[in-house]
Amino acid sequence: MDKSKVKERTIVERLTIIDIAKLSGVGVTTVSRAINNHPDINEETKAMVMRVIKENHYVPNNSARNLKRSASRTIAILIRGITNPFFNPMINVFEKEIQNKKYSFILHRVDENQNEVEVAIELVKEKRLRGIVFLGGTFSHSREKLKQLTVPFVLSTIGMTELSELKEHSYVTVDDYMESYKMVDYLCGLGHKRIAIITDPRADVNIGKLRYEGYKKALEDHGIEFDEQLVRWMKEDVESYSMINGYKVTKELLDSQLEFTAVYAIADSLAIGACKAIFEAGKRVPEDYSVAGYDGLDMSFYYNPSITTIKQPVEEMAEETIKILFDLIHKKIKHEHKIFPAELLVRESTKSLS
Amino acid sequence: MDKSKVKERTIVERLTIIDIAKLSGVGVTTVSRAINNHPDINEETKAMVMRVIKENHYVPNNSARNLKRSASRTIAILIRGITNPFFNPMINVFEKEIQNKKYSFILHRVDENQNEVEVAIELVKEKRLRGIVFLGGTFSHSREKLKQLTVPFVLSTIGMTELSELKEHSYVTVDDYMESYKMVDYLCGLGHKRIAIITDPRADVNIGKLRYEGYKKALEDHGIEFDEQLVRWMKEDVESYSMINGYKVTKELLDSQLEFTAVYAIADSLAIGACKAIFEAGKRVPEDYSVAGYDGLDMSFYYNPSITTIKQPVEEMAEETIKILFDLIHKKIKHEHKIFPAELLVRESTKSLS
DNA sequence: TTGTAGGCGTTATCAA
DNA sequence: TTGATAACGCCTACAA
Repeated sequence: MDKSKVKERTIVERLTIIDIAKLSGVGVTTVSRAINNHPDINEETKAMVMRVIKENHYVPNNSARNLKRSASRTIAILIRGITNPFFNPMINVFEKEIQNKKYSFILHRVDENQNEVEVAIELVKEKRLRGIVFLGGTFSHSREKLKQLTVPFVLSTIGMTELSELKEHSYVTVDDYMESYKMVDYLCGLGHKRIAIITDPRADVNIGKLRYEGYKKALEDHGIEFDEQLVRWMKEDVESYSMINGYKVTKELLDSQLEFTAVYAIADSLAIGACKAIFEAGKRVPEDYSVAGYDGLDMSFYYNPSITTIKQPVEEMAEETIKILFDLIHKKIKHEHKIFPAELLVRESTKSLS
Repeated sequence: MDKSKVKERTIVERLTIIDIAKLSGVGVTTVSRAINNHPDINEETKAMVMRVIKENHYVPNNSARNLKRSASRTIAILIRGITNPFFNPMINVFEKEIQNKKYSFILHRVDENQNEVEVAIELVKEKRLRGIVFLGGTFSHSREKLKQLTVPFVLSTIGMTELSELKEHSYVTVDDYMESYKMVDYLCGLGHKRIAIITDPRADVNIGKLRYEGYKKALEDHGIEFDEQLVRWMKEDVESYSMINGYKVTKELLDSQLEFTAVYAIADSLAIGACKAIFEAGKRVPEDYSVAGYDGLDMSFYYNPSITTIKQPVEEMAEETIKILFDLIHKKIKHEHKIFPAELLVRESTKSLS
């Protein structure tokens, strides 16, 4: 037995299962059994091995494990824009639900210049994933790639424009077009005729586009003339969907001296920024301007005035996402589409003009 | 050449480097060279191999790569409570700074019942990390384990109580005791004598404890008697540091009919919840109650009224964290401690009693 | 109940 | 410039 070898490796902190086997005078299989709670191992041997492991601070190498394993019990949640508070309650639900199934999960950030599907494919190989949830994001150029994904996945809270293209996949979302229509319809019903919108300039980001289309349709149905000048695009050089973006855009809108009585922001964060700009101009919400948001973030409730918004049932959507994913994993279904109704929450930030 | 074997594997999407080698009629080494941009490979061969890779949608297995590689160029950021908005601006800085150094980074969530240091040790082995940033968190029971970490790391925005124990490690933080003192001192200066505090009940969470101690000291220095009844603990059955927690606690405080003129919440999110509770009780901020927060979240600026708070210089702290980390990696330093000054931002939510 | 040996998919060494 | 082959650290038939 090459004890000196063991000693040396201990020092550089690169213990392997072989070292532990030698140190405890058993074979590697036995060590492996101890680590992985295999049934056919003597309890005493196991205890002894575990003690040696503890004493020497041995930590198994996950890369080696993943390489060898054919399938793990882990799910990946891919999120682009992981700092978006909209996802926070969903993440909590995912955690709970996935633990319930005795699976573990990893939260994986996808940054702006990555393709979420490519990231997913890589992750599947690396971690032997059993399932994937794509949170948010756009799939405009990924349909081809989606086919290469060999594990079940669910697209959660994605834009509906893609849906026709994604028939053969599973998704959970709301009807952004209709819900947005609902909000603008409500504002029109309050007597507002000059309704500014703050929306997303990126044409490929379908959620923004859908909400924008809903706005236009509602105006049309109320016989209100569409005014291009009242369409305000988020600034591309500022973080999108941020409060500061809504703030800056609204400041410009106010400075423009354009006449309007309401601002509809396609996200609560933007709406809050809009309120701030209005306050700074010495005006009030809703007395001088009504402000409406979208998403139903916690913040929209706590804000003063509380923000009229479209509340997406995020918790239920997250639960359904996991339910579908596991149904896919267990081959109970081929795919499933779920479109949740959202709720118009009328709060303090909007008022009737009459 | 076992072409049928290759074909079969293609179908099940489990191509390996060997398959690609066979498909392109070269050796695995050559394929590896192509993938990893090695210099000593014929450009044409490389192009050809890459084409085969593209055509067959081959994706290298990261577990195998990590297993074989001795060191990568990646940094891990470990965050407990990844949904905490306080970290958001820091994450953006980390991303930028790490990319500048031509490193990549992974954001790793640590959940409540995990030990961040154990997670780190595992990750180092799995990913051959070059460095680690611990964001937030508590290190009360991990000092022993910290010694087993074989790569450089920086503790960022941690509580100072641990600092004496962490002399031999690097950290970046603010002096929570002093900054908290500053805020309460300011409130006292405004004439407030009955100042309620909303703080953290978990004694081991040192940040809460430090801010609480600063509160007590400031009262004492102003000759104000400490009143246990004005100390309000976050509810343990509600998400900590959440708006709803501040809301519920403040509601109870108001219901208690205790007399007080100011609420100092040890986090902005709690302060916002407190404001909401006050509004719902038909009272105003700051006319009826002054409210102060801590952290300097974006939200504290956008809220109405804007919240008086202690602003931590999060961006600079994040930059410094990375700077120190790379200095450690390049062995320029042994360790470094940096305590940043925070700033008392006097805004609309607090008023003088005189 | 325990141990030996082969293979998971790469990269690195060395020789050609 | 290329290719065969030995690790990397673990798990798991299969044998004992």
